Amino acid sequence: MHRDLSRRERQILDILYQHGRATAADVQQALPDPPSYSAVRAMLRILEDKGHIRHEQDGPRYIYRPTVARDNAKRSALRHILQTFFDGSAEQAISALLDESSSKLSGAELDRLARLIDQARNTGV
Amino acid sequence: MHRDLSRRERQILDILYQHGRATAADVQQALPDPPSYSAVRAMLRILEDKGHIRHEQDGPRYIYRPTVARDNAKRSALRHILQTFFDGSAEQAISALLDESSSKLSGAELDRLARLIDQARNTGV
DNA sequence: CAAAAGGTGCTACGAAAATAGCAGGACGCG
DNA sequence: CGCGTCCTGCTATTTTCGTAGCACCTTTTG
Repeated sequence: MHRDLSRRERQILDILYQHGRATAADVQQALPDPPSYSAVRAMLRILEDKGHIRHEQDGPRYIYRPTVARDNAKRSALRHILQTFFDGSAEQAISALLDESSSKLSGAELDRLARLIDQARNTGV
Repeated sequence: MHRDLSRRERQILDILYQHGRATAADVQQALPDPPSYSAVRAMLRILEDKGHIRHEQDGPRYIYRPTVARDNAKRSALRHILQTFFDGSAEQAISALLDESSSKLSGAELDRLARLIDQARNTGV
């Protein structure tokens, strides 16, 4: 899916997932080392040809968004990162996330997570 | 970092992270839709030029490995996926991971995670 | 020790990616 | 209405990717 995209295509698609939807100008601005406006539009067209994104008209301009729902995309992204960096272990990944950003997590968030884990434990039993 | 690699380069680097270290032949075998052996070696050389991997001699052949430690790479991969798919929220990401693979997590793993969250809570207080 | 096997370095080349530039249509405004 | 602005569509060009092939070196093996 995501796997066989060229460098720029991947970058653009990521931006669209991050923003939800965006115009060519938005995308250009968000791109690292931004190419010409023309180049951006050209690649948006290609991505659309390949079926990864679609556009809707908004007055004079196009607004692009991914065709595959963010939810599905996030799932396969997680799967891939799990394979690549965590030996397929969700525990390792979660642990790394906690480690990385425990300071940024609020008490309420931690409470919710604790409850989720409890649920998983009880389901498993 | 990872951002401006071509499709194949990224695939190869991912394989090296997954395997730890590998010969050209290993990489070729692990690649989806494998190109010629020559092509693989050429790209390994390029990746080395760019500084992403390095090799050591093992008898007649080269063994390649990433230059950036897996730990750092995994950190930035997580950061990127957080930005792209989870609005920067670690809670969302962890929750998705639990959801995705709660069935695969053993009781012991869940216990360890619960403890980590407890730790985070107490530190925060 | 000679030959085969398997490895690397290099060069060259087609295909695809990435970019720029121009022509044309819609819209806003003096 | 006429001009400037902002958008799109398309085409042309440059750059990079991905690939193959050969020449040479090194280890294994008969």
